[in-house]
Amino acid sequence: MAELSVGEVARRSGVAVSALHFYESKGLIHSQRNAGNQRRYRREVLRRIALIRAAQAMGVSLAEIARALAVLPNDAAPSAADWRVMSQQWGAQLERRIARLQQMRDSLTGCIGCGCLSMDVCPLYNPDDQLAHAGPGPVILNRK
Amino acid sequence: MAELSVGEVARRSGVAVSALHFYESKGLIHSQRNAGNQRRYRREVLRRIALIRAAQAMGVSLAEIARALAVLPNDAAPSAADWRVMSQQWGAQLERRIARLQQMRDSLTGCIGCGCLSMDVCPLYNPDDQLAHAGPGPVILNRK
DNA sequence: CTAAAACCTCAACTAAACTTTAGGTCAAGC
DNA sequence: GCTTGACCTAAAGTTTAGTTGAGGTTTTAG
Repeated sequence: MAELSVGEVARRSGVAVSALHFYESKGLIHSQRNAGNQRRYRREVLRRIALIRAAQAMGVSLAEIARALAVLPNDAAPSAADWRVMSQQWGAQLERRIARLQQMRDSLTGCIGCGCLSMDVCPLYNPDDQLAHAGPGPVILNRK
Repeated sequence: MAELSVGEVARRSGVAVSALHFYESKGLIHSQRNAGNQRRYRREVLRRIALIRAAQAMGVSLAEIARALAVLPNDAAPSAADWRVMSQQWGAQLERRIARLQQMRDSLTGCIGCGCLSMDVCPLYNPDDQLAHAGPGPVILNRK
């Protein structure tokens, strides 16, 4: 069969049928309908779904993914150039997230080392109370 | 003043009053009441809040934080030993999260390098469709 | 031809972590 | 003494990423 039913796409992509409906409602994927009003997907949709899941796993929200995919023709698999743009942008985000967590981990290990006997100076343990006035300083906490 | 009002705690901790109410409702922090039924906090609550935000920033859910804090006396600042236990546990979680993201980043950079001209073999780009049957294989996608 | 499996839509529900609103009380400044 | 700002509670709303359920249609297998 040239076109895939929703159940088939679900099976092959590992994404629930309800999630596929949901993605469609958000404009992330598209489908045609057959005579009986059932969804029929082009094979390319699997790539698109793969990309969606990959981006999600990197921490990109569906809204952002939708924005990025909006420029592509319906369900066309992104070209190498498209993908390069997306992956570079999202990769940079990824890097920042990783860096933030690593910073966090470093402070944390320092904290385990110090045994937190000196809670007044521990960077992980001291948010704004003593440090708010101290300029940049320990930057770890209370940041969205 | 020996005790802090909710507004004061909000100002010093950078956490909204509504969030403090919310944390209290979840048992994460505690307060006494004054004659007029207003919350009065001990200074230690600031430490507790700092810890909550630190843990959250590490990706720990409030429910988990609540579980960890439940063993401590109300609003006592955690002892060094308590903190050691928590930070070790959460640190391990952090490590795993970082590792997962790094793996992701590595696949992604590989993908940028390859220009995704060969989408059939790209590990980031290929989820279950061609690879589901292939045992462990590229493990990157579709994992909670 | 019929029964089961798959599909359809729409609305409501879930979870986390809060915020907002409404209606009312309390405290502080002038 | 009164107004304004801070505070109270309880309920409802918000966002993200879906899932679940009800009621009905279509497709497929025997």
